[in-house]
Amino acid sequence: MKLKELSKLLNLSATTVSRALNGYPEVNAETRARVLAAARRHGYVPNQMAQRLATGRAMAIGHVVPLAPHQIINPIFAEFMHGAGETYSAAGYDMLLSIVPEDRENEAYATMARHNKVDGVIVHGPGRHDPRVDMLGELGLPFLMHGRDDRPEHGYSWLDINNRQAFFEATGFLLGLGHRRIALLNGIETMNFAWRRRAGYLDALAARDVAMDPALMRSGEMVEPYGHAAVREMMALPDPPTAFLVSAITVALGALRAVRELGLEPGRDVSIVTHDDELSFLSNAGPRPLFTATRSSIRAAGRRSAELLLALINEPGPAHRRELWRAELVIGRSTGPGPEGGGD
Amino acid sequence: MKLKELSKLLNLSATTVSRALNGYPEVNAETRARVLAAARRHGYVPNQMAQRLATGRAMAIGHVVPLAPHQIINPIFAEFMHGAGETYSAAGYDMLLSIVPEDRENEAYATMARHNKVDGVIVHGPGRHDPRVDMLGELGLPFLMHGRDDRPEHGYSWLDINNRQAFFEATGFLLGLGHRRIALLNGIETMNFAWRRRAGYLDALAARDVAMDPALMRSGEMVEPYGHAAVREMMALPDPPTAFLVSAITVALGALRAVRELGLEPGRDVSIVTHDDELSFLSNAGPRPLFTATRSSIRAAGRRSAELLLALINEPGPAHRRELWRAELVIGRSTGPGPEGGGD
DNA sequence: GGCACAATTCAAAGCGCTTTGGAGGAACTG
DNA sequence: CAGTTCCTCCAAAGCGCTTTGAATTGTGCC
Repeated sequence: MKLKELSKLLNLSATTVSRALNGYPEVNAETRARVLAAARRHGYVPNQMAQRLATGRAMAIGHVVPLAPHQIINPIFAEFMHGAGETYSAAGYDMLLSIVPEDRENEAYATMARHNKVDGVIVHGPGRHDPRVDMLGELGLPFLMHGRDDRPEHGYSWLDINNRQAFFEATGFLLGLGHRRIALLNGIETMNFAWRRRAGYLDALAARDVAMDPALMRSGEMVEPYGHAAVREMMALPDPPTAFLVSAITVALGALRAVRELGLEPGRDVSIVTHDDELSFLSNAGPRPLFTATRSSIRAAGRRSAELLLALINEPGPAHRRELWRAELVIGRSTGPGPEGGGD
Repeated sequence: MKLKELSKLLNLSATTVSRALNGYPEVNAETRARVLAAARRHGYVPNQMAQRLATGRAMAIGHVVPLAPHQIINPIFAEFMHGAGETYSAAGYDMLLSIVPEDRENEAYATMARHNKVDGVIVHGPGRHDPRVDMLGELGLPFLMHGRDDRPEHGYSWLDINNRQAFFEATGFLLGLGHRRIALLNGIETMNFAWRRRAGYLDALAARDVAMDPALMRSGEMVEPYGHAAVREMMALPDPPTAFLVSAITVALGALRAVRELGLEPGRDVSIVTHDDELSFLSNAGPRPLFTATRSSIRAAGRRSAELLLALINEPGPAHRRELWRAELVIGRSTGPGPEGGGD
């Protein structure tokens, strides 16, 4: 069943049927009702290829996932995609996923742009100074960055959380509890978010004149064994940390495991604060959750990022959309007073 | 730059240019060279939307990922996608990913089919008797199943490994080493692959008249904590197992961690055999790998599955393509003689 | 009654490419 | 040399939809 057949059936022109279906105002209400009813009854579904050719819009959003040979699609990313996917389906957009070797990332964006495969892309995991900003600008491909690079004013759209401030507060919270030896188990610090978190951590230490110790600072891919190994090694130091500030709940679980293995009680002998992306399979909810955490839902971020991008594409308005989310500090059972007394 | 402009530039018809570009034989070699050169020089790239409308082919393959609220996109799936993605890019196909709530899965396939969004789909995680086989048949959407259900002769295409035989052999190997209390840490047994593995395990026990013990059999999502918990609990049984047969290397790592925590030496005090999907970030390679394993690369399976599906779509030939891969039993350091002596 | 104007509807022209059905020669055949 | 055949190339007709520009009808106003 195609538009032409349907219009013949209704004794209407294809124009009118098309307009009725697409909600244009210049169609008599009664006529529209007839058209809609007939379309439903005969199971008419517009051919998307034809629509796309005629309108010039791809009705799809691209995501490029560059993967080094040993790299994995990590669950945090997957959770973001889950959220974005919800928005897309609701808006009738498709999600085009391009999984490519690291060195083909630019090519992937170029292909999407040149072939008009997508109306826009979401850019993941920005670095300190991300070259994709300029590249996508040149390609003329609308994009929204999840996170931002060091030039957030450089004229692009992004959604990010206040990583620096969140880790500043989290560190301050631990200092307030009397901790002085606070370890940082960070994400990979070439990534902007991790770098900002580190900056927040260092700022907080500096604000209280607590010396930073490189032996207590790590950067790595956010997987469970990383947390486990880091804690075991740091606890074996001559002057071990009394608190850990951790970048992801997966890592925190590894840390917790190590703490328990050492016969220590989390929240009493050692404190842990983690960032909590609210991964749906690792709930840290409830009135007194397992972990004290800086919390912000990554799935919600995915949903909202997709919305912002679609708005950017479809709605006239500001050239760039920016949204800074505030991660909330939630007090859980994994923190307690440190050696310096404290208690503010 | 569009086809028409290019053809005007060359003083040729659009027909000829199109044919030259698409490799049709009825074009003079010299003319073709001219066309190709001009296309490159002027940066001509065909509009995919127009191509798709004209040919009726979507040049895209769909993957539907149904997710329960708490479910994750697991790394094994991600690795498969990685492989499939390679094939698609090489063949000029796009990957359309539809992430939907569990109860919307059918709808997602229907939408893809009705709108001609894709030329085919890959079906993941078949159950025992998978309803998608019939549904996709009715939709007329070509598909390839990664795995198979209980009716592999039911007239569809699939790629699978010999799960049952592999676990039969692995169990036999442990029995041969003298183990009698062999635990099974399986995947979710509503899934076909897990059910087959269980069947292989039970067959092997029965073949040697070893009683099966439900207390030693688990089914669960294949994550690291599952292996850890299961081992700790089973080792606390009055008559604990001396060997573990495990469904994934992520789970095996959890198991190994638990074994070590208990002060036991893997391969001496307790044996572990795992299935190894060759996840790129958890290498179990080398002449004497960490784990004794039934090994088959899931990324290669992704690559090949995509190839088979593309062949199914594009090449005339058998109506259904089936490929059964043999997982190889690799002896590593995690297994050793059991209490009954043994040593075959 | 006649004119301006709004409300509906339509025919036709794209969107940019593929493909069908020939056409015009050159080369070959008897 | 006429009749075939092959090699190249082309004009035009789609693919199924949207959108422009215009026609038709109905309504309000003086």
